[in-house]
Amino acid sequence: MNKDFKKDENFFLNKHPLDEETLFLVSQTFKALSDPTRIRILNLLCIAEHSVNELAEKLDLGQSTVSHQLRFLKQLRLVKYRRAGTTLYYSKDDDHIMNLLNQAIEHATHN
Amino acid sequence: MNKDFKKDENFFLNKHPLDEETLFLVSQTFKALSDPTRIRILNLLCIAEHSVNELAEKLDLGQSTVSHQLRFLKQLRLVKYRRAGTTLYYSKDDDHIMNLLNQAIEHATHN
DNA sequence: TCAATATATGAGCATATGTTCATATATTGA
DNA sequence: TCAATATATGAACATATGCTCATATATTGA
Repeated sequence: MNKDFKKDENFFLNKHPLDEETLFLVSQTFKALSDPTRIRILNLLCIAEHSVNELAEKLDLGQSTVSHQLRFLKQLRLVKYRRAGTTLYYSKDDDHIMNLLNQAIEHATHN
Repeated sequence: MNKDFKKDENFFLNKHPLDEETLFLVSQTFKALSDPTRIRILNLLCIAEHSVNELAEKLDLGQSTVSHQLRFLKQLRLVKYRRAGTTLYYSKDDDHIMNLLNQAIEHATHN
């Protein structure tokens, strides 16, 4: 299996046309990655876990804004959290999607 | 370089924090992939070039709807077209992003 | 040149989205 | 138990989005 084939491996494996459920999940996943605020949050969580306030401060966003977006990301299982007292530390929970994000960032910076 | 490092290669290469321009381009690119209609269009263009009417018929969409979405995808250089008479044949124009889409589809079908 | 065909475009509309504000909830230490 | 701290939540708002309709534009063959 040469490199070019490997690169398009998923194309050959994927179904055509896409069923409703897959379509919805894929669109939701990309929707999560389509907002600058969420991208910035995920980009930080890519480095290390952060509390809600840490994210809000580092990104200069309201606490409520961050919390709302984290709920969105959590519901898609892109992030998770652990509790330490009253503080919730959020971290990434889907390496594959994080990898997609990083690929897109890399692609964007070189085009 | 082992496989695990290779997988997160982009993470280490990408800048933190992201600059405004990169952020915008990445979000726009994912926005393109975040709508079911556009995903279905790209999924067909992944197989072969199609005219606007062919896409509209295959996907049971209005001609105007398809045309509007193709303009969106064209402006991001995700698709291109060639003219043959009055017919415009659209095809994919960014293999990297197409690959991201196929990865996400593959990911969605196995989770 | 003109009708036929294919596509593009702009306005209008309903719905979705992201932020903010105010407030609710939860945990901890005193 | 209570105040302090951290986070979650819901409503309201402005803006963005996607589709439809009507119409404009472009190309071709007669």
